[in-house]
Order: sequence, then structure tokens, then C-alpha cells
Amino acid sequence: MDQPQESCALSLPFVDEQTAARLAEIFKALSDPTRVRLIAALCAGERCVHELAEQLEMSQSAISHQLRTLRQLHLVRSHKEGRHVYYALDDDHVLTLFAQGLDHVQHI
Amino acid sequence: MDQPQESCALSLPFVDEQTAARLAEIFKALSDPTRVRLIAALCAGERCVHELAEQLEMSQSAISHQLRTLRQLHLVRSHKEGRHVYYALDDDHVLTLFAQGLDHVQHI
DNA sequence: GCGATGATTGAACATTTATTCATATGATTC
DNA sequence: GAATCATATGAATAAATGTTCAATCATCGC
Repeated sequence: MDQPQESCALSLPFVDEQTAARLAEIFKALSDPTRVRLIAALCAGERCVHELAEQLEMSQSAISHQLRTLRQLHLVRSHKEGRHVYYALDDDHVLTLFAQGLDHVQHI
Repeated sequence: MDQPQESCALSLPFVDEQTAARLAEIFKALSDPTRVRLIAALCAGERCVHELAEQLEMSQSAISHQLRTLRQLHLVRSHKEGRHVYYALDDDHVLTLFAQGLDHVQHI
């Protein structure tokens, strides 16, 4: 508490501009309520677009746009089955980050 | 890998709209490169505004504005000493989140 | 008090962002 | 082939965001 500098110096030796930018980019992916809800929904398993739109009570178009953002950031992946496109979480990286954020929010 | 839904259902039972909003708000705090660099700088210990401005090579005004954002989100706290205002990380909550994000970025 | 330094504030501006709307593409069913 | 369903896309709009600029407030040394 009194000396945060020492407890941090070990794990965070140096953050250059590029690292800061990439870090910000990752956090930005989770900085929107709609995207957070999408990630949360996909935690229960893969879903197609109109299922997500129904669950979030938002337009299919809005959901599709946000899914594209998440896809471009490699947070979700998609595969086609007939006329449906199923989305799922891409890797566990962001999931742990997400869960930890949730932990913080709920434990206050 | 094959069944992300099951590994998640345990830790993420339900995320309502309010929780999603608060979660997004926390991540949003770290979604800007300047704020990330500020947090990183403050990991080395408390700093006054013009030190931070020097280190980040940005105007004092820009830094002050961002510090206000961080202060309002309770990520940093400040105290006055003479004409200097020293900023420090507020709690460890966000630090662990920050460190984990950094971990992800660096281990790819 | 006066000038200089450190910090905050508000307005202005440019940029980004999220959603809506309309439209297009692709696949299925009849 | 026509109609329908599921999705994607692009333009448009409104809202939010980050930085700059100018002005202000507070504190220190002279």
C-alpha cells in the first residue's frame, strides 16, 4: 500500500509505446457494454447471430457489426452451418481477463 | 477448447446489463494508450503531473485531463504537496488486471 | 506584491464509435 | 424460379472521446 512502486517494479519493468497501444487495444475490445454482453453470452457456448440478437434484444445488424469487431480482434471465431453463422470465443486469453474483470466488479 | 461453454458456465453464471456496463467501464479506463502509459508510469511509484508529462512527452494539460478521468474512476488518487500534485495508483485491483493484460500482450 | 511555476478547467476541434436504415448476398424451402 | 430466412455490408447520423489552446487558480521565491 505504501510502496506500490516496489511491488510493481518486478512485474512491470517497462511499457513502451507500442506495448501500451496493444494493451489499450485489448482493453478497448471489452470496453463496450454490448461487446461485454456478447462475450458473456458466448461463454455459455457458441451461438448464431440471431440467437445473440434475440438474447441481447438488439438488432441483428448491430450485433453483426460488433461481432465483426470482436472477430477482427481475434476474440471470437465463426463458422458457417447452412445459412447460420455460429460464433464462439476464440481463445482463453481474453476469457481469463474477462473473468478477472468480472471478479473485480462483483467483489466491490 | 472444444467446449468453452462448460469451462465458463461455472465462473460466469450470469451477466446482467448493469454488470456489463460496469465491466465495460473498467475496461474502458484502460482502453487508451495514454492512460495505459500513465498507469504503467505510476507503477514505479507516485509522480507529480509535470513529471508524468515529461516522461510521456505530452502536454501538461492533456495529462491532467487524463488523470482526472483515472481519478474519477478510482484508478489513481492524488495528494497535494506545495504546488505539486502527486498521483499514485489507488488500489491493487486494477493493477492485477493491468498486469494480466500485459501478460497476454507479451506472451503472444 | 510580483513574477514564475505547477496544476486545473472549459471551450473548441477533429476523430472515433455505436447504432440504425436500407440494401445486398447466400442458403433453404416451396 | 420465387419467396423466405440468416447474415453481412455500407452510408448516415448522433454521441462520445482525446488533444489543444487559452484562461484561471494556487503556491513558492524574490
